Amino acid sequence: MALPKHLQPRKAPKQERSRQLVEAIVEATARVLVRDGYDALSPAAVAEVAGVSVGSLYQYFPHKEALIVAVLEREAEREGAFLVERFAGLVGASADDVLRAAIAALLDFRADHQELFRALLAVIPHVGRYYDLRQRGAEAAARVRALLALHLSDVDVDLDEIVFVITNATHALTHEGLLPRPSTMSDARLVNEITRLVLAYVAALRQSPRS
Amino acid sequence: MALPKHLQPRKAPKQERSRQLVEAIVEATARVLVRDGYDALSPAAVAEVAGVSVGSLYQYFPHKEALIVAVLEREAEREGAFLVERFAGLVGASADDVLRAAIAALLDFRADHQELFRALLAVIPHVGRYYDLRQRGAEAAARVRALLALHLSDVDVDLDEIVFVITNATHALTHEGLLPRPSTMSDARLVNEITRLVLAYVAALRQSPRS
Amino acid sequence: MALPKHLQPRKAPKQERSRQLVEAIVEATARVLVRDGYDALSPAAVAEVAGVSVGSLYQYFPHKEALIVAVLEREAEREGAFLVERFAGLVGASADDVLRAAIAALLDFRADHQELFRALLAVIPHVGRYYDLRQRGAEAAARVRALLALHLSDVDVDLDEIVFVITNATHALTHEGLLPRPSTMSDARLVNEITRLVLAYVAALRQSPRS
Amino acid sequence: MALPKHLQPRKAPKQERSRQLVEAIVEATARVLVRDGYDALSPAAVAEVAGVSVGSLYQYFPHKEALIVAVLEREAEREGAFLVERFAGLVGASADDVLRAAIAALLDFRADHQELFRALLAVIPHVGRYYDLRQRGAEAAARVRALLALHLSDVDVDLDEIVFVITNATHALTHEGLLPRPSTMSDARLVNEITRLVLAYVAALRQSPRS
DNA sequence: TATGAATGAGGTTTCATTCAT
DNA sequence: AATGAATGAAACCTCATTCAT
Repeated sequence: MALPKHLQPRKAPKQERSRQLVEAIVEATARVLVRDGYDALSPAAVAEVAGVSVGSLYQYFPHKEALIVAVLEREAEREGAFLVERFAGLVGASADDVLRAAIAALLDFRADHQELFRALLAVIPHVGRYYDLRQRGAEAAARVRALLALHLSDVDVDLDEIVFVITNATHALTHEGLLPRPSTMSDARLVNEITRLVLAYVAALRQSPRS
Repeated sequence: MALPKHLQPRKAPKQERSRQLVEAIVEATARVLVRDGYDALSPAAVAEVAGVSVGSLYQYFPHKEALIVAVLEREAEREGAFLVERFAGLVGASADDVLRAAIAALLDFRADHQELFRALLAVIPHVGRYYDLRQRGAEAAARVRALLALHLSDVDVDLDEIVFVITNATHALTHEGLLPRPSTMSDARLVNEITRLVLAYVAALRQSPRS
Repeated sequence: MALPKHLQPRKAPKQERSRQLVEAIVEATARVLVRDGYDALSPAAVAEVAGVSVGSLYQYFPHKEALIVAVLEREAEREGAFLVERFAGLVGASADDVLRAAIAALLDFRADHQELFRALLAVIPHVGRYYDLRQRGAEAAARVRALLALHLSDVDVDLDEIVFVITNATHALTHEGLLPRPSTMSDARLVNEITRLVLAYVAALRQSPRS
Repeated sequence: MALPKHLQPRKAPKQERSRQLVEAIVEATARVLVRDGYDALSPAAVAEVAGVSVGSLYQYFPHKEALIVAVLEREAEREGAFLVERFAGLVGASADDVLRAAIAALLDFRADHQELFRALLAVIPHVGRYYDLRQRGAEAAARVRALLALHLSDVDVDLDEIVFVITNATHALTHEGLLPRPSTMSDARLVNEITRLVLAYVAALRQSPRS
């Protein structure tokens, strides 16, 4: 899963000191991204927030985009770790419970990372050359697919298509793409609704699978 | 010192001329956006494609962002007009048919405007200050809400919440936000699946409305 | 004799105003070159001295080197014009007189342009990619060769070699490459000595041409 | 002949190890100069080629220019040593032979050091502040003057002026300043021609010394 | 002492916007 | 009104030099 060459930090941060430096820069990038947005994000601004010199920044990140990719990667890792931890206790639970838990977990993570999450979504078009979101999506989809396979083995459907429907719908509802959440809808209710949506869809598939 | 009437400058043509100018600029902006992307879009490039001088451009658009807002607006209008036309023949149709028709219409419109649509999605974060996407979303939501009201008056639910779920899910599935459409899924099937998703959800609401 | 594309002013200065602008920039470049030397010559510095904005400068000169090439070219033109004027009255003069006049003219020109001349010599290695000094040298040599041909047609020698010797020697003595002129040596004497050197050499060639 | 204080190596390399270090750095500088030219010469590049850390380099050379000055100095020393050796056997030779030998020696040395010699000529303007080329020229001139004094004691001329003429002319012809050597002119011929030039000039001086 | 990470001034260049013609 | 030349703030990035380890 190595990055393309031009994206790798120019040097690997070998010493503890450098590791902290890189960490500080990534953190600063995230902050600036949230605070000012992509257009206003400049290496200089990041360096200043990180309390580091531009030169140091350039020693590890060859350009703006590399900074952002680093944040994207860190965020993906964190999300992954978070979800893994949340799923730890679910072995043997029912399909409904797993689904509900998964959606709740996603929402919880995003609640904590809301602003950065928004900023990163907006930023993705700009780093298309350097970061393959499709790739990441495909990985996530593969995991969803594996889960579904356990519970829909009896239905005559194309799993990929179901994954497509469920994943996109869920994603949109957890990050509130177009329309903001009505104020009456609490997190708990949102989990309910998304679960209801997905379960209803799956149930419908069982009833008349050939579309 | 009034001139004889036949010598006075004619005002009507002047306005007509300006209208064409503006139209040419908006069109050029759209083209450049698709061709070069937002970052490379410069007033100069737009002016050149429009066959107009920068000065003229600035006479009608106070800044870069205004160009893009104009494109967004034109696109929204066109989408609206397109949908209205499509709905013209549907008076009295069943709920299912209306829904199916709406989704098909959305897909058709987006198929014709794919590239620009993509470009515009990427551009939205940059014009946040000038273009209130939320506002547009709210307008669309209002229309969906009106439609739903006709068919769900018997159910004890918060319409806004349903609109939120349905609109976001549908939007995500028609523009393929995170995960690209599997190659096996034709437009027709996609319409089917989205319809199925929404209908199943609504049916589920009827069965156990209290979430 | 067109310049390679990347050296040409980005736009030809079509209007009087622009012509003055370009002229001012070239003049400023010369001044800065003399004042600060090549390393310290920056587009910003030139623009300031020219009383012009960096942007304007870049509209006509794509980079540092283009500035310098422009100065080199202007200087070459001026030297050419100066020499042509000086030679105007010499039709029919003796070989000695022509030689003496040529050397005197060179010295006179260089006396007036001493500092810039020095600065330009130092700068040449840096614009090698953009300005072919050899080419210029070859042109000068061709002219010298034509002159010599008139007066040495009787001697069995390779003209190119003589041109090489005379031109390089004269050049070195007029611009005082390695060793500065002794204070006792006036311009008049220098003309004498160079003439003596060249004439003696030519005379020696006549006596024993086979080298 | 001590260098100005700011140019002296910060420490005299007292130990053998340091001496080798300094030597390695100077050698590396020469190599990089030839390979990349002055503009691309960076302390870092030199240090790498020398197999040494930047820090160590700065321990002996206070700045970039000092590196180059060191190379210039080493080259001057080598040229001196080379010439001295060549002259060893010439005691008692005729003036003509000495002259011819001197010119041949110069050419031989430069042939072996061609690339570095070119690079150094181009570099001189940049180290003007730190390296007094005039000074070096004066030293060389003094030696030439001493030689001439032996053979022109009978002529009523200003020796300095003759030295000026001969030295500059010879220098230009051995390093081919303006005009490149015609391909037909071999080293042997070049020696001949320069000798001829100088001898003819001296002879002419004898005939009509008052210029 | 040797190392090479860190610094940051300063260079080059672009491009949104203004304004003289 | 139309033009496009002029402006200049601000971006990116390098590299000579220092200094903590």
